[in-house]
Amino acid sequence: MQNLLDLLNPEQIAAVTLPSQSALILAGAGSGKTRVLTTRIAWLMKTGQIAPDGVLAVTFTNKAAREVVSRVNSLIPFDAHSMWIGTFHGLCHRLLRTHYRDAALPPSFHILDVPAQLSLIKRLLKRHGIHEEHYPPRDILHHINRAKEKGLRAGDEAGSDDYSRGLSEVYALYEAQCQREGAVDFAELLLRSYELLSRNQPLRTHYQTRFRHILVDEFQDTNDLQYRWLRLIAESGAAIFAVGDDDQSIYAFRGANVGNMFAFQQDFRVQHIIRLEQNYRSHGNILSAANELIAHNSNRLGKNLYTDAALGEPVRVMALASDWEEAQYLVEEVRQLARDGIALRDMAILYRANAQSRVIEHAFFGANIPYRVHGGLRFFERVEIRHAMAYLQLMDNPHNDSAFLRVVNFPSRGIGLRSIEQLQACAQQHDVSLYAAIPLLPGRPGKALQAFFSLIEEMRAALHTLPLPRVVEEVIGQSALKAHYQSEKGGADRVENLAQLSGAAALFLAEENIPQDTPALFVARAQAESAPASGVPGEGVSDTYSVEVSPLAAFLTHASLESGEGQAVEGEDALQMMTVHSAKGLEFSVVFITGLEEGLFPHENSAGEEKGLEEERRLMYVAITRARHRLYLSYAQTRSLHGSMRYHIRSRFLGELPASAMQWSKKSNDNAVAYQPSQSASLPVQQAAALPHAEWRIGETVRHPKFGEGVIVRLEGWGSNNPSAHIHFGRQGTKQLDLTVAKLEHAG
DNA sequence: GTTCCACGCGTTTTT
DNA sequence: CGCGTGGAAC
Repeated sequence: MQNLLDLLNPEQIAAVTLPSQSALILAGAGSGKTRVLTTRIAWLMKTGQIAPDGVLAVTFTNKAAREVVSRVNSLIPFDAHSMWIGTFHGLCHRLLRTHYRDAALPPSFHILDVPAQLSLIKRLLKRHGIHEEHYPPRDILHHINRAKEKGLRAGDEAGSDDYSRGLSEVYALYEAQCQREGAVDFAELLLRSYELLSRNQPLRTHYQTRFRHILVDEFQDTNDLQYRWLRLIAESGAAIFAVGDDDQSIYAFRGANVGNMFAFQQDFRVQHIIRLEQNYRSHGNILSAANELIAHNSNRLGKNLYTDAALGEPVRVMALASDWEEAQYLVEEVRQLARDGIALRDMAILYRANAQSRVIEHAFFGANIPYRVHGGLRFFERVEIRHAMAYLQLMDNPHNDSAFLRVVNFPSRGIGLRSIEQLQACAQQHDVSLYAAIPLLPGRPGKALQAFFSLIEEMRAALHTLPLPRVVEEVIGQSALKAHYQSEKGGADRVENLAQLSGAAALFLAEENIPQDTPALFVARAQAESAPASGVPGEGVSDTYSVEVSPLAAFLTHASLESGEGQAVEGEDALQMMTVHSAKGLEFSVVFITGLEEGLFPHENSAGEEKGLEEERRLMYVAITRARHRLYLSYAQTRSLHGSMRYHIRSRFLGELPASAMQWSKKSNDNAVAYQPSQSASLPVQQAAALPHAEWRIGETVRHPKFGEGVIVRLEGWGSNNPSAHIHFGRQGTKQLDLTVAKLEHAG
């Protein structure tokens, strides 16, 4: 027990060992927030206050959830499946799968992502003769999502004017269609499970009794519905351990409500507020820049970071003539840093908007410096993957109209608009899915349509015998997707991605501990009828998950809930480029914050009102606190944006930083003297040897002389720094192999 | 039924 | 400037 707390400071220990009451932990940037959260869970278990299945821990991203699982596991080994650790959406999904009947959902319900939502809305508008100019699909989508986040169903949310009545009508149509198709969108996952628990008393009591401790990460990012969901589960006296930082609230634009932190203190009569203010990440000058900036915000819960670290270097501010010169400047600095031995992956270039990355990428591409842009198109968002996934969705449930429409004529097989309109009319008339309507068509279905029907039928027949990765291969082959992209001019990448999809499926099976040769439609019923936990009220409630879910269905869910950022090519040592938003939660030795200009950062759309400006300032605060040792701030006088040239003055945020911590320079046009990149001798050097094993890919199948074939689940270490691979060898389990020693071959 | 060009639009984003 | 959508021509 003692050793659990050994590495913590007094405030952290106080937080970890709080009594079983609701508490608010105000955790500043770099103050060891995740460590406190995970140690709290381990401490609760170690002191016998709770069993693993009594813990509910909620995060916002899958990455954060995995981090919590693995860190708790390293503190105190437990059965990862017994504990409910996940994202709000993931946990709600689990709830709905387990109790789909009570939630009035079909067993095969599927998740609707944003593009699918939009296409559904467009279809409805067309069918009901509503013009998109009057009701833009994006606005409708926004309306529906916001309504659901407020807990409102169609009709409850109608305003008094014609327009909002119209919105409400479309909302009603949308709800009905989703119910018919068995489609559940992201907000619906939350709302549905909220309603399920609030209406079903035995179920509610069951979970309220089960979860005595609820831990919430990034509490400042919760929206109203998530907060109500938490309140409902904690209603009968569970303790909520809320960890958050109001100064890092940067998602108000998508419904996050920092006000929940204030509401939480009152609603739960919070007696313990603990501030974690010691920062373990940044040098002193960087930290005082952050502190002084954020002090310009009113409406804070109040917090001031301090550090034991030295002042370090001053924060460098650079003025440049144009965005192009800014990019050149970045290249020169990065080059120098790399020469001095700083690993590229330990440097990040941050910007406010994605559009800014173009010039910068161009410069680094020209300079031949490897870089990685985060937050671009993720694996499961690529068109070719979306098409393949639509076929897989039809394999699982051919009555999924959205999936059907996506691929019925892709690759083109001669099924045009006319045939589809006929089919839609027929389906509506008989009140069945498009797929089911094919045999019902008046006269006989066209040859092309009939062929498509047979294609789907045949492929579905194979599901009972073929394992998932093989099904994926069959689908992209037989649907002619692969052939289509092979014959397309720039299609090589797409073919490659399609090939990787079966690797992703294999990887998924490995991670879920499903044997690689399990048929895609095999349903594990072994645990389905297990008895409810003993002595728990809410009798007859079984909360065992994995009920009636096949590998295929599970994979589809995985793809919708997790967009696949992790699958990107890691491994190579590359400079990191991303928006400030996506940098949240990360840290780098060297950080460049670029485009510090009025109109860009703070952004012109937000600078108008105080609330918007304060969020921009928090965004800047997040950006600054990403840096460990060196921070660069830069701005340009001219910038080409949307094709035309714009003139900017420097950001007001630069004026809000402490002069004593800064070092200003400028590189003007009339200065012919070659610019001298800064010396970086004072920075801690981390060896940046090239990774000799970039040839290995996560998800790839490999062969090992002793263990046979396996799937790479994880790659670790760079260059000389113990590069290793975690490989899942079916029944022999997962092994961690040293890549410099292991004799591996590419397989499959 | 398919392909191609013109038009419009352009914070931030996870699930 | 560069993308995605949608209408119009092959």
